[in-house]
Amino acid sequence: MNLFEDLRWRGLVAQSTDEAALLDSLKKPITLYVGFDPTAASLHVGNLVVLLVLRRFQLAGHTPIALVGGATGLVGDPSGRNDERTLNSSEIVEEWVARIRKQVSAFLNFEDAANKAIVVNNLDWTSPLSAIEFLRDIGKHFSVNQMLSKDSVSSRLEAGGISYTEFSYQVLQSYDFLELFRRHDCTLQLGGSDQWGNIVAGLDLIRRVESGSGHALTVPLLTKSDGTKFGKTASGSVWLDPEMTSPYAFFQYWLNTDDKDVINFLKVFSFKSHEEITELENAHLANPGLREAHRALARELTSLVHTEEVTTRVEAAARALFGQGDLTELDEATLAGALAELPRTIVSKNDEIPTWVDLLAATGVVDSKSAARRIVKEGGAYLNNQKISGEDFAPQKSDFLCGKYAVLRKGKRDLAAVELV
RNA sequence: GGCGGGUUGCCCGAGCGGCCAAUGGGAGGGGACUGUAAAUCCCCCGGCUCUGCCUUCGAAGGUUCAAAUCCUUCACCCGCCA
Repeated sequence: MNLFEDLRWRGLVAQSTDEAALLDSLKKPITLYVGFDPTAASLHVGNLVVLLVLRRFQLAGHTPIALVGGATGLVGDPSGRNDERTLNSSEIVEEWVARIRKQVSAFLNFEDAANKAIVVNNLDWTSPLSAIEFLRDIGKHFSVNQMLSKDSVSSRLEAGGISYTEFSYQVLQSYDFLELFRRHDCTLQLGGSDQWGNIVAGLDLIRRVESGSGHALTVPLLTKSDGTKFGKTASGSVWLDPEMTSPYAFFQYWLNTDDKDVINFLKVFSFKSHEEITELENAHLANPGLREAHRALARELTSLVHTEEVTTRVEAAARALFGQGDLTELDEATLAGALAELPRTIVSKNDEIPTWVDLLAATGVVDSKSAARRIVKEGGAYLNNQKISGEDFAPQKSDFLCGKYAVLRKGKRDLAAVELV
């Protein structure tokens, strides 16, 4: 099975330019690119979809370029939004570029001489350009009529307007494609399905300026069976940066995947073979309670993003904490290791131990003391896996395991650690 | 530029002087059932020093014993006319 068939099987093809021609061009190694705009300090699991497709192309022998949008990130992509973005300062964008550049690099191979990955920043060719050059050399090739007809623009015109800044975004992205075509003979741009318009605009520019041709391939927006957004939890996005989403939380996110989505997610994110995925599917159907497919998904993704060593650690932590409630029987080393993966609050031995409600609020498992009281009253608060439903409960030193650790839990799986120091 | 309509809690959306922390839905949270899943059922869902108090209904002032509700100004949005 070739690369394209594999992508099809995984449900990773939304739209492409002339498929026959694209397939034909893929017979030889090509150079392709994906752009990531620095809209935050880290990429999130949603970005992973396209990033991993780029990786699949590299594994198939093609040369991947990851473009970090130091320039486009300063302008703001209107695609898929119904309101204007707030501009970030150039210092912030610059910092984000550095972080994302590093992050992206971890997923690509820079060793193999044949199709070594390349990382670029579009600020490199955009910033030397003067406004006049930009307007004369690039702007001249764009028809405002066509620009207005793009989904990203027309929907915004209806929904309250668009600034000239964001309106120009497609021109910048088109110019990126042209530059990469010139510099690296890059003939394919990959992107989320919302990028179709921007990518095709780039192809047009290449045709006009260089009489060249290239291709566009978009990846569908990943949806969940329950209709909620993929990659979001109640507390926000699931980030790749371990400082922003702990590896433990990252692992848990995948482990808690809806049964109805798990096989689909394996196809999208996993590099397992079709056979292995089919096997997992059968195992899952035979005994969903074991969650073998979930575990495989969580393990592979956590390993990919945070290394195998970390995965082993967080999985061990989860096993200890979600055990049969006999936390008291864990030895100190195991307990300490497990708690290290959780958000923790330090309480000084010399201070009085906060009350139950205060402790819950202090760890952040609940948003406020009112919420803490509420959750206690509802019977959703646990100390060391024991339900504690008395609002005035005052934890004692003796409640701390091994004399120093307390495991707080809200509901079924929201955990936090308190350490007595 | 003129006239009219709007701006309510995370989102949608009622309320149009006191009975309003504000109906209803969604999202979210807890419990039961389970498998750290889904569906279902029950409950909760501004904050706090919690039988009470404080801060919320675009912003700032004002009228009133009392305002999300009335008045004034400002900001933004949406219609119609020019």
